[in-house]
Parts: sequence; C-alpha cells; structure tokens
Amino acid sequence: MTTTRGYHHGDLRRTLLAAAVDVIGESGPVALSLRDLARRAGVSHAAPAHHFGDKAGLLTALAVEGFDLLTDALGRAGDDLLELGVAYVRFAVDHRAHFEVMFRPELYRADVPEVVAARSRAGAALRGGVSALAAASSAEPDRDALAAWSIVHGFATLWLAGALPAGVGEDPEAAARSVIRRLFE
Amino acid sequence: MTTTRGYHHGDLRRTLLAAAVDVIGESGPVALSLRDLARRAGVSHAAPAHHFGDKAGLLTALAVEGFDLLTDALGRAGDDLLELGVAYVRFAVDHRAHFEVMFRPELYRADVPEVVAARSRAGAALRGGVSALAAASSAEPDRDALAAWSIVHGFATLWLAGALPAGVGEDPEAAARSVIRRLFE
DNA sequence: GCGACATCTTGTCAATGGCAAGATATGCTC
DNA sequence: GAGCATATCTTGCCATTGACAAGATGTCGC
Repeated sequence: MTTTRGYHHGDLRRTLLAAAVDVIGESGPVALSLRDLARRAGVSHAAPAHHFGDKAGLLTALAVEGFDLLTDALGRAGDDLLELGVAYVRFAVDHRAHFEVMFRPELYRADVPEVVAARSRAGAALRGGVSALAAASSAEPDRDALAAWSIVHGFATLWLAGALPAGVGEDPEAAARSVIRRLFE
Repeated sequence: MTTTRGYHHGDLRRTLLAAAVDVIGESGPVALSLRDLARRAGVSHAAPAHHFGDKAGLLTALAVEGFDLLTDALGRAGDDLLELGVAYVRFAVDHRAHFEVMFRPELYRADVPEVVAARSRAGAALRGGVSALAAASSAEPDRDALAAWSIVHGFATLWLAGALPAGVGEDPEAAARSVIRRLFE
C-alpha cells in the first residue's frame, strides 16, 4: 500500500494505477489490459502481476483508492446536505474511473478487509452528513438518507452514461444542485 | 431482428441472447464470452459471429431488447408516478442483465438507429408518465422529471451493486416505494 | 561485502475475439 | 422436382490477453 521508492522503475505501482485510471476513464473497465498498462509504463508484460497479482487485484487497489478519495471529497463538503450531494456528483465526474469500478463489485475483490474498511469510511462520511440534517427534519432519517444517496448516485450514473438529454446542459454540478434541491421542497 | 425459423439450430439468435442474459446476470458483462455462449448452445465457436458480427453486436441487440422490455414495463405501470418508479426498479431487478448493458454505452454501439429508436421509445414512456403529474404540481417539470428518474435509477443501481446496507431489507419493490414517496412529501 | 529480499524479465500455455474459407441446409424459381 | 442463390454453420487460423513458472537484476540490512 505504501509507495516505496528507488527500485528499478521508481514507482511502478502508482504509475500502473494512474495508467489504469486513464484507460478506464476513456474506454471503461472492459478495455483494461494489464499488458497494455505494462507497455505504457515501459516495463515487461509480467511486471504488474508482482504488484497486484492479477487484474482483479489492480481493480481492488483502484476501488480502495476511490473510496478514500470519496471520503476526502465528502469531508471537504462540510455538513450542508446540498453541498454533500454536489460533492458526491463532482467526485463521480472528476474520478469517473474510480467511481465506475467502486460500484461494480464483480470486477474486484469487494470482500477483502481493505475494501470493506475504505467503503465503511466513505459510508460514514456520507451517512454522517445526511443524518445531521435529516434527523432534525424528518421522522424517517434512514429513508431520507437512502433517498438522498439514490438521487445523487442516479444522477451521477446517468450523467456518466451519457443518458441525459441535451436540455440538462453542460455543467453537471449546476444540474445536480438543481435536482438535489427538489428534495428540500 | 425477426426470428426466422427452421435452420440448422432452430433459433440460434434467440438462444444466444438468452444464454448471454444468464451469464451477464450471474457474472456481469465482463465475463461474457462468445465462445462460451456457442458451447452452451451446442454450436461451433464462430456461429455467433454470423448473427451478431462481434461481441459489441450481440450486446447491441441485448440493449435494444432491454429498452423495448423497459418500454413495455413502464407502459403497464399506467400513469401513476409512484407506480411508474416502482416499475422502473422492478424492471432493473428482474432484467438485471439488460439493465446493466443498456446504461453502459461503451459496451455496445449506442448510435445505431435501432438503439436510438428503442431508447427514444423508452424515454417517451418514462417522460410521458412523469410529465402528466409533474406538470400539474410543479413550476419546473423538467427538473422534477430528472429528479424522479435519478432517484429510481440510483436506487436500482445501488441495489444491483449490493451497495445498500442490510437495513433496507430484502424486498426492492417495497424499499423503492418508500424512497420514491419521499419525492411527494 | 554478503546474503535475503523485493522487483522486474523472459518464456510458456490455455482461452478468447475475430477473420477467411469452405461445407451444409433452406428456399425460391422455373 | 431440379438447380441455383442464399442463409446458416463449421473448420482452421492468427494476434492478443491473463496467468503462471523460473530466472535475472537491483536494493537494503547487517
């Protein structure tokens, strides 16, 4: 997990993860090839195996990184529920590759302790912000939290899939803000 | 598109699509192998190519079928917005393979006319039902329609990903109904 | 400097997608 | 019903990939 330095390549592990983010962001996880990543990094075709074992291992590392990035992003959004939702959507758009992998557990080993812990941290960041407001204004905080998560996750997913009509505009953050506000009216 | 009958296999095209639904439903689109489908159907490894060209062609046919199934499901739900949303979630759960492919355009050829037409039909079924109610109760029907679509799509996606906590329960339809009702309060 | 270890390379194999060419059955025309 | 065009399917092939095994190379502790 820690990035030791000074080997042959320098920091192959991080280089491979960064290249994987590029490839997945452009063409999706299906297009990911360990040999292609190795070529991009200028190493032999078997080098990635040492760091990640296999393709699922690489995607597992990517998922952990993604949940940690999401935790950070949500933490920076503060306690305002609207801004928390906007931050969720912004994370999905800015870290498309991570987001797409995180919520596709068949691509990686979602049951390893590191993933479980990272997902739990992200869940706490999300649920904590939601419950602060929801508990004060509703008789069903769990239901409200699930509704909030669903609406931001759905919007982000539809946006990334290119499924939304042109009328929504070019700015995902503004559109998300408008949609989320619907929950408070 | 029409299923002609009476050849060697009988109805290979439909058999292959059905097998693909099984595989994707169990292991996701990444695990799909044309040769595996051919083995399941008892034909040679190159037989699928004649019907679908390549893997993207098969998934394109699956996406078209999915949008048509969704159109039917939404049509059967009537004009009630709550039931429309529940039908959307039920479709996603009952036709997991179709749903997962439909909203992953990098897996197939989303720009071919058949896909565009099928998606358009599904969009009309969704938007028509939403606008009937939204227009009467809101000053921003487009925003409301997007919010409704986002919340049901997000709930369905999170449910399929296994991301929801155990407290949500075992019945997706009941949980969805509860969440969607949040939009009307 | 020396040994233990992490890192990376080379070599190999089975599986897959995709293409080309040929075999077989179906249906249409007369 | 015979012959031919066509749809359907098979066999054969090649490049790419994931995964594994074994070896080479660099790094670090002592």
